[in-house]
Amino acid sequence: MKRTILIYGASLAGIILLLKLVEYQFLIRDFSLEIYIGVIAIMFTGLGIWAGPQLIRRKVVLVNPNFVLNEQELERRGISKREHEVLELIARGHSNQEIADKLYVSVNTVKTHLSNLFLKLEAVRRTQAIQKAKELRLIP
Amino acid sequence: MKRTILIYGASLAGIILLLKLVEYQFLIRDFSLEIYIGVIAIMFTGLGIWAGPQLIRRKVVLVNPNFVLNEQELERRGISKREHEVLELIARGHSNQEIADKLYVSVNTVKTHLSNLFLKLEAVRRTQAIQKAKELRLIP
DNA sequence: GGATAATTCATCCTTTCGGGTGAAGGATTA
DNA sequence: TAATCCTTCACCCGAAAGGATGAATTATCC
Repeated sequence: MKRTILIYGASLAGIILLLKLVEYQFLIRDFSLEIYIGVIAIMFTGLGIWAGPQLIRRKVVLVNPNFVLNEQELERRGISKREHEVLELIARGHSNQEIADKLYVSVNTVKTHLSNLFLKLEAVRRTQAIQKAKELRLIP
Repeated sequence: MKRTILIYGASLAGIILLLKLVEYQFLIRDFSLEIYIGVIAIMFTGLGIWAGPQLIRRKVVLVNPNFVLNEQELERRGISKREHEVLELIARGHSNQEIADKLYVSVNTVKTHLSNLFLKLEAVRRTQAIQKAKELRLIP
């Protein structure tokens, strides 16, 4: 961030200095002001293209903003709201006990939901269920 | 893509036209050429910042549809090749036994690799390790 | 050639998961 | 009201996963 701003500032100063040096010598006289403007425009467009992502980024892709829930698939497989909830939590790496605590239900309940999920997702392990659910866009 | 180029071109033309119109009236005379240049620089920097991602994004998504391995992070955490291999397989939903069969080693070996992975990834469960590894871009 | 790291395997033990089954209470709908 | 689905919970059992160590065999690097 800081480095980007510094580089941008330095480039800006450098370019302006450079242009100043040749300003009256060549461009204005030999060519026209339009070309002078054009050069500046192109240079700063490039600088903007370079600096933009540097400044805007930083938002690491932790959450996929492009995720769209595949509701058709949810219905097709008859996955209930609660089951879907549990599915998301196992995908985040929680244990059954943690999920139970988080949802204020007993571990047995979580296990029941999971058993049903495994059937509906044709999985035999939670990791498999997660993998499949991601493929089917049921979870991010 | 096309739209971006069109918008960029139109903006460029518009700005140049605008500047041309007031060129000799005010800026050059009343102020100085430096301010004129500064305005152009800022405008085209902004244009570049806007146009850059538009032009680059699709390319990135196409050329680099999914995944770039974060090798720095791998090294930083001292994750070995074999461990990385095991990591990928658990992420695909395989059991320890399946991984052992696939890699032609014993289950104990797989478990050892996993134990080391959990340490290196600061995880206590395989699902947690998967989740973390995905965040760190160690696996797709 | 010796130090270091990686890979392999084992044993013992605990915890977690998953399968199977049954069942109760609530909401919805035919 | 009966039928159905969802949610909740329980118990038992076996399988899988995970923790803690120790150790042997290769690779690799200096």
